[in-house]
Amino acid sequence: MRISAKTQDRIHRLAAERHYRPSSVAQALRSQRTRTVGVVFPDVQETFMNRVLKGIETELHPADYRLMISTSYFNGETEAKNVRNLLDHEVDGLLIVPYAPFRGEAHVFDHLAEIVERDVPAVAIDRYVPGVLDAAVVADDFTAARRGVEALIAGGCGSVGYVGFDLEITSLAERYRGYQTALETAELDGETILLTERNPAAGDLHSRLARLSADGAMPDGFLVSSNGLSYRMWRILDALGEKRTKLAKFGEDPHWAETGMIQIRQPHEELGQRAARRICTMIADGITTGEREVLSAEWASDKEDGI
Amino acid sequence: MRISAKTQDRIHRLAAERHYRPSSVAQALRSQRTRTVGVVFPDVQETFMNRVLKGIETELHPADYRLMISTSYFNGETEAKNVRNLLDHEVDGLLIVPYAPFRGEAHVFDHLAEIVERDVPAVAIDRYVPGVLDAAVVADDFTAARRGVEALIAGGCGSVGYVGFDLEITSLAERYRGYQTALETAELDGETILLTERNPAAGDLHSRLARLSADGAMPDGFLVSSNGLSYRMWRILDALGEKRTKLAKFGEDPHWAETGMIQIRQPHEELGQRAARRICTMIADGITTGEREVLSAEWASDKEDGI
DNA sequence: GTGAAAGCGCTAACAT
DNA sequence: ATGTTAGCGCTTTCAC
Repeated sequence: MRISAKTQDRIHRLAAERHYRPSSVAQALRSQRTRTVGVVFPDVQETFMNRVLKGIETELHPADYRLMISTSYFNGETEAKNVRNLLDHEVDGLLIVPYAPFRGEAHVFDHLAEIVERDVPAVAIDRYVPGVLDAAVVADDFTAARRGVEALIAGGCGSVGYVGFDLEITSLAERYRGYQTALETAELDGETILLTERNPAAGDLHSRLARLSADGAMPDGFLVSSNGLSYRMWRILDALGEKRTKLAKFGEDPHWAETGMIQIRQPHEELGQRAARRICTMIADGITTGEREVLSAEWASDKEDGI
Repeated sequence: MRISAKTQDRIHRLAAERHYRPSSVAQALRSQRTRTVGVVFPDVQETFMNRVLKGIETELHPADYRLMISTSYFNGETEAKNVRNLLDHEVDGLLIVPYAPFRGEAHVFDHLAEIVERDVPAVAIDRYVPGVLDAAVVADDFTAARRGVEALIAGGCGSVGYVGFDLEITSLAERYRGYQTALETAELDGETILLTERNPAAGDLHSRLARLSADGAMPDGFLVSSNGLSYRMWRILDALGEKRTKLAKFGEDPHWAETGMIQIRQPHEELGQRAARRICTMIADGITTGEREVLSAEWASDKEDGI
């Protein structure tokens, strides 16, 4: 540095006076780096996504990355459009909670393949797409589900059912596997209810439960694979007069509406943070592929009251 | 067009083959337009913000604008940082739900002034900052509050209290004004409880209500200025054994946890849409200032059961 | 150690 | 009607 302190000062003052700001667009063009990370969620509204987002923000803002968020609203085409849009915006990296189709539903992930093709670093969150998006940060859904079922059993359940959406999604598969393992280990009977639609009105949850109730075959407890679904279960069981059926669910009640279900908490915020950290190093190192990273979940054993 | 169809076709095919994509960064540098709109929220988690966001998305995506979202988490400094960050990213326009300080709290909005200074089109949503950010799309909080109180009175309340945060925010001021007007018109007594902290644990809501209860001075009903607060009220009244006190609140219960409060619905999604539409025309016309636009709110008169 | 120049990918204005 | 060029604001390289 041979520029006199005086000159430096003068320049700085002038810059400040005229409100000089380096143009990030020009920087981006020159450096081929936009310092922008794209984020794709199925829905920002779900508390789960919210926490993930918070984790991402806390990690990425200090690292001077901007976020470009878009929502697919559980629609494959919208997700594809959003991803392409983000890629066209030349984001440096992509964080994505991939949309999950129902089992057997037509589903393309050309847009995910395109991410890889275009050599854009990407990290999947909460679930992964085998062979396409393996770099991922996920929760230990297997163990969490297993512990949830164990808690139900410890609470006195002699039979435990499973209720979930029939989605082609790795995290749900793991949960179901955890459920089955717990059941086999305890040598108990089960009852699996898989919903083939997201629509709360349609679907046969109510009729299936009604039949179980009528037949006197209602399990003592259920593991419910997602939070929203747990409230449907809760209401239906209440309506059927099955007040003794216990529920364990993935997700948490708001403090002002405790249902008494066993709650399996997952490290949502940490999921976001870890994914964000990964994407940073991937961008820095020019790496576009990576391993799966599994974070362990918590399960609340202090609230085993059933519904 | 004198280019032969054959040539056009060849060029297009070649472009597709080599995966040619026009660089939006270069386009931005050249055209001085990033086709990006910045969005600043206090918190994405609140259903209110979520709906607004959805409205913004449905309007802005088809118009080929990208969104750059950031969250201030009810922190003035974070908001300022986010806004500056967005401005530095050369967003074409800014949509902002301004952070609201508690009355008397030190508060700067240099960053909002800076938006105006830098001639960036901006629209405030749900509330406005008089003299600084007047271009805004807000709900008719005055009438909504008034109707809410009227519904309580129609439900048999001979006295109606008001509970809200003591925030310096135009929408809350309007709600309080609506409450007062309804009260004066009906020539009824009231009781105002203004909370000076966001923290649920602290604050004197519980003690104030307990005193009213002990003195036998509990109003027959309350207008609660925000959704989160309504659940605190609900729980406290329940704990105090004040089961007959009716509540009207801004916000909605989730379908699986109906509390029976009178719910004042606001046109959140439309708020977002209108603001998005405004920002589009402002960008197109190079306009950076505008009027306030007031959308009327709905109030649910079909659920007047009290708590 | 400092200053000049080239060029990132595009588009608008300009010659042909 | 088509082809060429300058330049958006920055950074990196290369002379000095």
